Amino acid sequence: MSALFSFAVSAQDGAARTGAITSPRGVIRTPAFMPVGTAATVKAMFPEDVASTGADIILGNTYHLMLRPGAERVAKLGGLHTFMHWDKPILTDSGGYQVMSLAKLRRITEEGVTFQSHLDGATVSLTPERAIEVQCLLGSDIQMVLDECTPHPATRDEAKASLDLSMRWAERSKAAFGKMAAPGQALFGIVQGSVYADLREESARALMDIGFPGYAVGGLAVGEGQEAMFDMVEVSTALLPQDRPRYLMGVGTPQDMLGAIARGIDMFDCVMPTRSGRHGQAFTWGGRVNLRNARFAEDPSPLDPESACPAAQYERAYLHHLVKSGEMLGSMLVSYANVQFYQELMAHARQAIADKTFAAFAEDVAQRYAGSEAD
RNA sequence: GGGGGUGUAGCUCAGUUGGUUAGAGCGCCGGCCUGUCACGCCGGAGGCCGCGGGUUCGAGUCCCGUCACUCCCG
Repeated sequence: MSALFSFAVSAQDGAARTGAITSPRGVIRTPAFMPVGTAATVKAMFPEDVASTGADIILGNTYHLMLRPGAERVAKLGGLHTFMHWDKPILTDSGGYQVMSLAKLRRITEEGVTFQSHLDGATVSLTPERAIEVQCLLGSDIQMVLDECTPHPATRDEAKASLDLSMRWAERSKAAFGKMAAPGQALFGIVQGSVYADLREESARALMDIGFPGYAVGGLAVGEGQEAMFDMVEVSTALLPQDRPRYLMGVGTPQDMLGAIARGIDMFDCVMPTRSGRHGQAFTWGGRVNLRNARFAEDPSPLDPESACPAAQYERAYLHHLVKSGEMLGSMLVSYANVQFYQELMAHARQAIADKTFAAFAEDVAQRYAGSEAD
């Protein structure tokens, strides 16, 4: 790790750790939740509101931004941070998730992936080298190697072949990064291996041989179930170096994240708070609240009195009305409240780890989220 | 007063030459959403087919009457 990019653990409680990643654009407190801003926007939120929730870093997406507005154009306009009015760190996904989610629109070879653009059908090529080039053009602080997010279910043979390809791409990604990256930027490797513990270990070792300043665990929360996911996280973090941040990609629910933190994960990203927010489902300190439900039609109580978020102080009846009416403000307010809840959850987790009370905290949240929903 | 049109789900409407348990969109009720093809997806409830007669093996479909709404002419 360069001096400009570093990670330090300040306290540990069991396998759970809290600490900070230091990068030129700012400090990232861990465990960290990174709101997803795929298309240069955390959907339905003002950048300043995203910052006010306590988010230290957000995500962007190589594939989507490469297609529109185009990496070269973003670079010409000053880079992604300037473009989207976010001056703190940005992590960019490589497009590896789209290899899975847009499976019908792509062809995969040793060289890379060829997508048929979901926007206009144009043929676009994404190789490990191009993925790094795009991320450098965007000015991403933490970049991800191009990988294949292995779909679930996968046979052992399929998982093995997929993993091998991802490891070869990881090596090429690092080589390209070495030529193009700016000082202080970092590149993370991604552990694959589906639900096979030995493949996860093999993948982690392969990545450690290549050497990265941070390691992600990918290809999870794709249908394998929480128990299998936790098992895979555990075998991965057991091997990954203690002094490097570990990032569980695409996860998750509050319970998923706390369970992963307990197994040594430091970073998360997930569309859940924003997507569910747009669809009227709120995450609160009292549990999940589906604001579309009729029982909130005349409920004058605030969405979440325990939250410090301005949006969480709005009456449930009003939010119910906005959501049912399809009003944009409904999406905006619930997304805001959700992202804030996720940040508060991380803040509490960090404190609990420092206090060595993490297990009790996780149990408390689990109970709040145990039933179906909050009253 | 005369002539025409329309009455089918909460709303707006489809319903072939009469033929299985009458459909759609929206609305309503509920569920889902995990490195965002996503202000999305899935499911459910809900109809004396205006009313009364008739023809027919069988009527939302045909006939008669009647009521309501609506248009045109006096």
